[in-house]
Amino acid sequence: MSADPHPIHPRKLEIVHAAVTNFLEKGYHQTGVRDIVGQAGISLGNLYNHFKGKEAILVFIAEIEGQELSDFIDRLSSTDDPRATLEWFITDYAAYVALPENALLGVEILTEALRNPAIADVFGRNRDRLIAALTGCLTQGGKSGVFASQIDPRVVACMILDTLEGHGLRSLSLPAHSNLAPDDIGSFILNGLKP
Amino acid sequence: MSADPHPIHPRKLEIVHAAVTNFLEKGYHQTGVRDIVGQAGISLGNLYNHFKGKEAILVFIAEIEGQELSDFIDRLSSTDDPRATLEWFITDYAAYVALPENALLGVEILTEALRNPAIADVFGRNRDRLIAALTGCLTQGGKSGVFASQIDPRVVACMILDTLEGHGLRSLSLPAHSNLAPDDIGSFILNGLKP
DNA sequence: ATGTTACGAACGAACGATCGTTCTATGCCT
DNA sequence: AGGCATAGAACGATCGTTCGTTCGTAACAT
Repeated sequence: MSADPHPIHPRKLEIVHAAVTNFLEKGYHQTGVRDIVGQAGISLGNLYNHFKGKEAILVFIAEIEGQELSDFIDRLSSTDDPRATLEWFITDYAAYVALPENALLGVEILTEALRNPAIADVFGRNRDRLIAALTGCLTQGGKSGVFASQIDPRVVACMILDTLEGHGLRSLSLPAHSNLAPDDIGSFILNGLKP
Repeated sequence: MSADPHPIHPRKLEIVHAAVTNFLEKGYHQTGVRDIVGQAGISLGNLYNHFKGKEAILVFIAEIEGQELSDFIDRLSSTDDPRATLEWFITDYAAYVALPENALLGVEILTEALRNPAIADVFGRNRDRLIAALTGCLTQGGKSGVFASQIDPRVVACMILDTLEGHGLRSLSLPAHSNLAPDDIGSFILNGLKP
């Protein structure tokens, strides 16, 4: 994964950047390809030299988002202190999904994934990886008695993600309330996991 | 609120029903007014005799959704047993938001509210009412010592809604996992609220 | 009863704008 | 010459909305 046989054309990244900017501002379906090429400073036809079509741009973005999850997944997977790792994850992942850019892009990809198989494929794969990693951390903590083990770890993992991502989503509508609960979320969840 | 001075024209409801059907299937922006009038079995021009435009239809739907929340809000507001009321709310509201139609329509309205002031207005008002009612129930339970009172009730209320609504949203992508946790959610939250 | 006026409901053609995509021509580098 | 990257005109389709018109019926005057 280190030596990429097909280095990405710089123009392709410019297109992606312009697309992201527009998707954040107007949403995916409200953004026209002319908006993207205008922002990227390239011609209409040239876009199709780098992407098969509009949808392919969003797929590409979703794949990049998946790569960003790898940092979280890696640290969740290799831990010898589940409790500390979980605390770290809740804090950092909550901050990650509360960034407006991430929250907006995330919901944009999620809603598109509901009806677009190509997007659903990438989106589902990324989410499964994260759930699996978090479930592993919880299982490990359950076995060693750090967490309550009466509830299915996978269900707990889903609920934790729901809470964190839901908070990020809500902070978009009510920005004033996003700062109020930096680690209240963490203490609430950890309290619920007490043995 | 009982005697409506302007009874709703039956045709208007047919349009709304057709619109909902299409919005659920394709999404708001992917649905054309021709799709709606086609499904409703009326002409293109006639739609504009009942609605100012496409956006007005979604606003109308959002208002209906708000009315459906009133049942929850009423029961949350008038309770003498916060613990039992909260249990009921978690169970029933989780079931409500997990219905695909509600979850899909909800996310459709939410995402539109992010950029459309008219929708954001209705959506925000509804959400505020629900948060306020749930916060009231939690506050009442905190004062009487039923719930832990070290965390701001409003923050807890937001987190509960995030979790429940997030679960409903996730069940759209992973329908298999929606049945697994009928009251795991409740026990998880209630455990987190133990004094 | 009969003619007339008024009005909302319904229709579908038409409008201008924009959509995503394709096509052809041009410049540039090797 | 050959092969890309680029540009922008052009295409057919669809978008939300507006338009002038017709139809049916209720209200009123005679």
